[in-house]
Amino acid sequence: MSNSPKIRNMEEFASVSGLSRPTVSKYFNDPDSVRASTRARIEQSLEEYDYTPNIYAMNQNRKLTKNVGILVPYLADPFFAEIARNVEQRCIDAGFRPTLYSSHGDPNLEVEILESLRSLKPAGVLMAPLGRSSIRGEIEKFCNYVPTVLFDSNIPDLGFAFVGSNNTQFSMLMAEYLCRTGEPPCFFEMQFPSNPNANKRRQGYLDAMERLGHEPKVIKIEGDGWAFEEIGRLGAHKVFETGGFPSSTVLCSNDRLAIGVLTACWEKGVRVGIDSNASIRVAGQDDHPLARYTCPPLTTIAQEYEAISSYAVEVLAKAVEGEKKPHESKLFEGKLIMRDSA
Amino acid sequence: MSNSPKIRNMEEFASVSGLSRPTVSKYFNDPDSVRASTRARIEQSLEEYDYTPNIYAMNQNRKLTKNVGILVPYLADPFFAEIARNVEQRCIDAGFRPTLYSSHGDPNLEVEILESLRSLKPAGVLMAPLGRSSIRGEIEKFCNYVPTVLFDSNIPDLGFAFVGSNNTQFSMLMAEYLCRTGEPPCFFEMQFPSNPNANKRRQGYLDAMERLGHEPKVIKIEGDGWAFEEIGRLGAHKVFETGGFPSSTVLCSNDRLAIGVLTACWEKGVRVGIDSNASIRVAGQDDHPLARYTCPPLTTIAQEYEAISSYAVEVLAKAVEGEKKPHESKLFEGKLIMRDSA
DNA sequence: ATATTAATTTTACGCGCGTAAAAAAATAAT
DNA sequence: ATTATTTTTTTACGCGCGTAAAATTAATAT
Repeated sequence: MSNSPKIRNMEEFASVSGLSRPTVSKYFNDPDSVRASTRARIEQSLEEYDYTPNIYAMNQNRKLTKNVGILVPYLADPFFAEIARNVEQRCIDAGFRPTLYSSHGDPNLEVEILESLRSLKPAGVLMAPLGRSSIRGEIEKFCNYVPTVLFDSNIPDLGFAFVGSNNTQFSMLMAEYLCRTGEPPCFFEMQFPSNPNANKRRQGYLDAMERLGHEPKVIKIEGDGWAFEEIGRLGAHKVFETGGFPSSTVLCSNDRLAIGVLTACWEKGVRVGIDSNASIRVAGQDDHPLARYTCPPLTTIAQEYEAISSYAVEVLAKAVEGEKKPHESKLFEGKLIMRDSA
Repeated sequence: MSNSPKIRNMEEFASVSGLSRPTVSKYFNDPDSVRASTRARIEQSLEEYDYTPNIYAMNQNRKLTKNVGILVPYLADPFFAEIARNVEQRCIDAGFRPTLYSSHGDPNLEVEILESLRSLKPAGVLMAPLGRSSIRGEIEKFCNYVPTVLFDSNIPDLGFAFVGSNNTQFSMLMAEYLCRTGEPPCFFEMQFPSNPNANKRRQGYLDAMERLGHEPKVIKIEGDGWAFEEIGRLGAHKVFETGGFPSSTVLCSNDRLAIGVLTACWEKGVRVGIDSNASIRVAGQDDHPLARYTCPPLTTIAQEYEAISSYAVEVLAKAVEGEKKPHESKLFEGKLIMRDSA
């Protein structure tokens, strides 16, 4: 960082530090692998001279790089952006070098990214798969080469482990709350949800309703892709046109659908909320970053962002170190966030 | 892609293709640099055998890599996620290898990312700086080493070029529309906006008001950071507590602030919109992906996402090729999106 | 002080490719 | 057919580092 002559390579840097290159090399691979006094000397030189090892030369012969790929299905969804940020930070803290990718909702792109990822020789990959549309065979092939931890959305038995939310519990928790505080909810979801979590959520709803002795009512709406708000909005309009919701309480499969439902309600002049002059209650699931700011603010189930990302990275680190163990599925419970929409 | 024996390196691949390694190397650097018949032969082999050049070995000795860094200030903001997606795709189309980074609103992280980016020897960088809090000196230093195109938010005279929106025009357009259709607006913004575009927008408002002969009223609210919705919400509440808005029309500096204002209005029981029983109109700027789904849907100014990203990448390609020209500032006009909030 | 152990240096090789220069071959122009 | 031109091959070197083995030195234990 100074005005000293520029260091060209590790040889030179080792020389000005009064050490040999292999020792310096060892330091850069793992600072703790050299004697404390040596380490101090290197780090002092590092302050004095401006040198960074050439990462291309480093990774060329390394058995294992420190690269980690983070792949999410749709980065323009603030939920994934937020969890990606979390995961990214923890990777850095764990000494990895994360790179962020998004499949943009396209299964082919998902596979393409994995392929280009392979050429980066990553130590591991954290992947939230697209879900239903994911090309399982290709992902499986990838998992055979690179330690991969799935998160958010599970593909059964794939990868080293899965870390996500207990989506069944999400819906059960919310359904119970809604039953306790008003009319039992109907369940609002996409007919062919792109994400397998949706199935768990439906099941949680069905279980809760049965246990509480209410008749479950599931509304399945059309729509494809990741424009959930629009799908929810159009779906709700269709429901309004065909007799309305079967209950004055609507539990949506996720927050983004719920946001669309709120918009439809507004457009239809239907008041949403828990106060006296509202005629319908709407709840979501995920605690989307903007759920707090809808009108009315959306009652929802909060994911344990931090616990999930921290555990996912923890497990990945183990996978990278070559630990062998049976496929693990770790699920975190959600928390009820009560707001004014339900 | 077949069951042929695995190719270990370019030497082997050249051999099975019946060519010499330097020729194959040339192909990978630029497929058009070899004879058409040779190219066909290589591409046929590529289908037959499974070979990808080792990118670390490639980039080690290359004067210029094909890597491009894309840096945005805050990826959890869907606006930036969306524009990043656009830019990313166009980089790929242009033959680059983009990598996405987010400063997460932290000026120090912004600089750190640039530093770690340098070790990737990128051909170029597309950067939307944090704005006011950006550490100009460090960014300037970076721009001296790597061809950098700024977008969205300008830092005067920095980098090869700037590509963004004509923010003055944004506010002028909206102010004119609002004046034409109802009470002249007041302007709602953060006291110390993190983004210099905010200043342009204020100026556009002031200009428009002056030209139309109305007295401008600017409301500056407290708040720091990137949680614009919350800042807008709290700011609006404060306004309500201290006598209310000076006009029944509120032009917000951006959509996320506007979303917060809408929430505050809801919480206060103030009806927003253009219909008869609404008492206040609220408008934003940016056409945030969720602006369509607020209640009421937000009237706003749409950025030319695609034009901006396509032009930015175009200019970057020129910069990479070493074209020299004076610092250019290209601004795109916004389009008025009329919805129900104003 | 001696033996033991751990850390470091020396020496040496290889990774997979870029790239430059000269020679050879293929193509195009005359 | 001859010449000029372009493309390809040959040959050869180097990039910056990882890494392995043996020799040396330093730290720790006895």
